[in-house]
Amino acid sequence: MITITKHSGHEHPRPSSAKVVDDIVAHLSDLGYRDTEPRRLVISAVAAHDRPFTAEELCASLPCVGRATVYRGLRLLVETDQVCRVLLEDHELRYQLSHRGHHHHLLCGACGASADLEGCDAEDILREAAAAVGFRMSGHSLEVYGQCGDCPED
Amino acid sequence: MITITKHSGHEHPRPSSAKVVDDIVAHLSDLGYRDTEPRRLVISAVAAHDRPFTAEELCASLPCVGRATVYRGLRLLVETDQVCRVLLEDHELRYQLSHRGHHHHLLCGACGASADLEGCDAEDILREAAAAVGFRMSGHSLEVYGQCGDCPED
DNA sequence: ACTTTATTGATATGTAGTATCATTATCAAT
DNA sequence: ATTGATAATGATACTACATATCAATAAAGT
Repeated sequence: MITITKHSGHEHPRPSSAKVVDDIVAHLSDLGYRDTEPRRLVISAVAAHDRPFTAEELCASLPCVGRATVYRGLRLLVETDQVCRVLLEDHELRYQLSHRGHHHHLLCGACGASADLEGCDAEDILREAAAAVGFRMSGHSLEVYGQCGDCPED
Repeated sequence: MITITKHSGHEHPRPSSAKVVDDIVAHLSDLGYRDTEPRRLVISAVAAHDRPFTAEELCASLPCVGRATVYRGLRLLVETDQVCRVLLEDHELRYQLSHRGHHHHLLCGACGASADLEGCDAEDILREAAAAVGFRMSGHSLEVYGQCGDCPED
């Protein structure tokens, strides 16, 4: 079964941003990373975005935090799986707060919203097909492009 | 049915590079693009690579052609579907002579070889799942990572 | 409070690709 | 074959995006 979860828009209340920030800071703390003000600001700004954003947009939303720090914070969040990368059809790289586990994105080219596609059947199908020619699959990347239901057709 | 075609390595004889170049030049000519020496050199260099290459590698292999011309030629080939983009696991962007039609890549992280995965069932499965939430899918991107059969395990 | 060291931020540097523009080459029309 | 409109080239400047450097600062355990 393939289930789809919407994360953008405000149909469903999202957990308070403060809670999200605290959770991530706690997780980073467990990994030995310090709890700093600039880092909290970065995480807070990441959580404030409700759809995929670029690194530059993140910098712009954090005029009080140094560019290098924003980039470092973002990278740390990606490395610790708190934020996932989203590759648009035109190859623009964007980021989004990760909603845990293996999943893919349904990306709307009209409004920029993203919905998660969980429970990926493709994994097994692909692994089998690959194994048939002796290819040992370790992972895959998949992005789905189109238009979401909220955007007018054409 | 999912079929897999190997394109790298030399198990199967490839069409002569000259033929490939002529075919592509002819195709570009049909589209109104001129037949020039630098452009032929670029196409020839592209055809000479038997596995995904970077734009910089292509430049390096063409010391007699200007950087801008190499990049322009590569872009033209991508736009006309003669060359496809290959996205590595670490997000490095590479290119490869396209073997026509919709397909995906099995990318070996050890030797860098690429095999094509044709006949993509995922397309239909994904379109259905997307349509179920009102998402009108227009396309998707998929790359498969792992190790090919020619590379020693671990 | 002290000490270690991760973190910060201003800046320099690097990297990948594009824009500019004067010159050259292509190709269709004569 | 010559011509002429214009596509293409290439040297260079430039842009965008991201990382490296490093002295100053701040976090967290003792």
